[in-house]
Amino acid sequence: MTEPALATLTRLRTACSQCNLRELCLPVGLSADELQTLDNLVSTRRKVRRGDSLFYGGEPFSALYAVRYGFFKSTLTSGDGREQVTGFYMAGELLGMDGIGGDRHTCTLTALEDSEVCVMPFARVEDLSRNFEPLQRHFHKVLSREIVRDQGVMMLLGSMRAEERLAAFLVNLSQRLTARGFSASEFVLRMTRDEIGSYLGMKLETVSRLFSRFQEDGLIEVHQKHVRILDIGGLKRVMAQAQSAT
Amino acid sequence: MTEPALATLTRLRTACSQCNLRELCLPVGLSADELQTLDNLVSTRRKVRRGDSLFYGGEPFSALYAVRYGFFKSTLTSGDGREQVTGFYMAGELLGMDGIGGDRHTCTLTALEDSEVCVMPFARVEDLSRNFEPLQRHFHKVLSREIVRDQGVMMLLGSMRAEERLAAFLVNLSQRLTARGFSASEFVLRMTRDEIGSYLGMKLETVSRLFSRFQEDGLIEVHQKHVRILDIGGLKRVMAQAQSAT
DNA sequence: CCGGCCGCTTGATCCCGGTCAAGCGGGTCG
DNA sequence: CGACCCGCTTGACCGGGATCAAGCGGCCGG
Repeated sequence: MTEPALATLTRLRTACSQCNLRELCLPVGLSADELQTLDNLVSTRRKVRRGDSLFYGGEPFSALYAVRYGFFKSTLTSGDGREQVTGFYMAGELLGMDGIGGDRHTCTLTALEDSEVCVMPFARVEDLSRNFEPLQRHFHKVLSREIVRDQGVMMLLGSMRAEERLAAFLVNLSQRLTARGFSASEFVLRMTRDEIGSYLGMKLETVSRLFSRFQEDGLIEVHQKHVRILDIGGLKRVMAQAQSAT
Repeated sequence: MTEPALATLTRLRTACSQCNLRELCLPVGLSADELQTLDNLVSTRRKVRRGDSLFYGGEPFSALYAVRYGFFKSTLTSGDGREQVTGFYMAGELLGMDGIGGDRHTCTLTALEDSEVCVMPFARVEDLSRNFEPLQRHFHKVLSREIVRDQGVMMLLGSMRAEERLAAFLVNLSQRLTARGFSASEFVLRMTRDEIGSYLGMKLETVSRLFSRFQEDGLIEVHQKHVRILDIGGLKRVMAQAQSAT
């Protein structure tokens, strides 16, 4: 009530309780008054231009980030310089959890379009978690889901053929966009063929060829980065059809 | 002081402060008196016979498990029945973190030799974490390291050739065994060629052929499940040598 | 508004690792 | 202790996806 107008404004601007992503993000499942507790979880927001990185592998870890809008890829660079895309992140998803274990980030997070994140100092996350059980529980769930997501990718890479992997990728993308209120069937890919290929363990030429094949088969329509899904059921069938490769 | 002798006995038997794995397991880095706080973290111990499962994918989640001795594999089964090995676990490592996010386990944990685990009811883990900051911090680190480990496997599967993957697997195994006081250069594989192949995204015949090739090249000696590493530096070179496949 | 560059597509060829097949040997259970 | 089964090895062949190559076209910056 008596705090300076500017401070109020700042807090409002970064308050989870005012954020329209609260149904997707860390505070999911909290009631309106529980949400107030989280209102100083976020210290600031940070804009990241397309092509810039939020943090780099090897940098000291200090905070988690929630995507407010935009699109990110995470990449891992091996000793000999090979780069592997390990994930794509969109609004409401949490970044930086890889850094908790070793006090430095292991991967690099790069914006694929102009983006903004909420900065949550990790000490603050842990403090609030200790004093506020619903946040603790939810934070643990988010960490665990990241593990499960990664295991899903391991299954994809370890036991699926190229066409199954790409189909799974498209289905997954469609589902996540739907959850964010975008069209399930028509979207613009933010990443290049090369990045998709790295993520899915295949070469960019293979990605391109498969897109063309899916188009011939009437499953999708592609023009460069524009994708329209014509037959989601067909894609799901491709995804789980063939008998193992690899 | 006044508790019945039996209770004392039980508590001692499951007390982290008495456990010789405390340097590897959840309590790592805690001082002697901090350790006391954890002495009722473990509710019971549970033996799992070779071939039996600690839990199955789909089962309700209630507890985390720490391996006391033995060896486990975790597997994921896809919709169409394909099975993928997602990890191998040995003494001091934590199992079950995949279950936190969805209140059910997503993978199945199977003992590859007679084993024993400490059962830590998850509600108790969260309770203690809220009241005991060092445990909270360490638990978060363990979760995060599992994410990092999985990302390492993604890199392996997504961007390395078969021989590099197998070399990386052997080096990793050797390192983890060393940390547990076993020989770095001589050990018995607890898993089959098929399980190694599933984990590494290749067929069992390929695993077998590569073992033979490594032997010809003087890197290792293999006889069935017995492996002796002759040239760890050579393996590391194989691991990072070739210029990308996939 | 235009030029250049980067990302995409498509074709031709090659090779790593998958598939199929056969036989061996060691550990386990009766 | 011995037989059987399962896991391992090795060979021959095949095919999916990598590699190499060339050309196109959309988009961005000037």
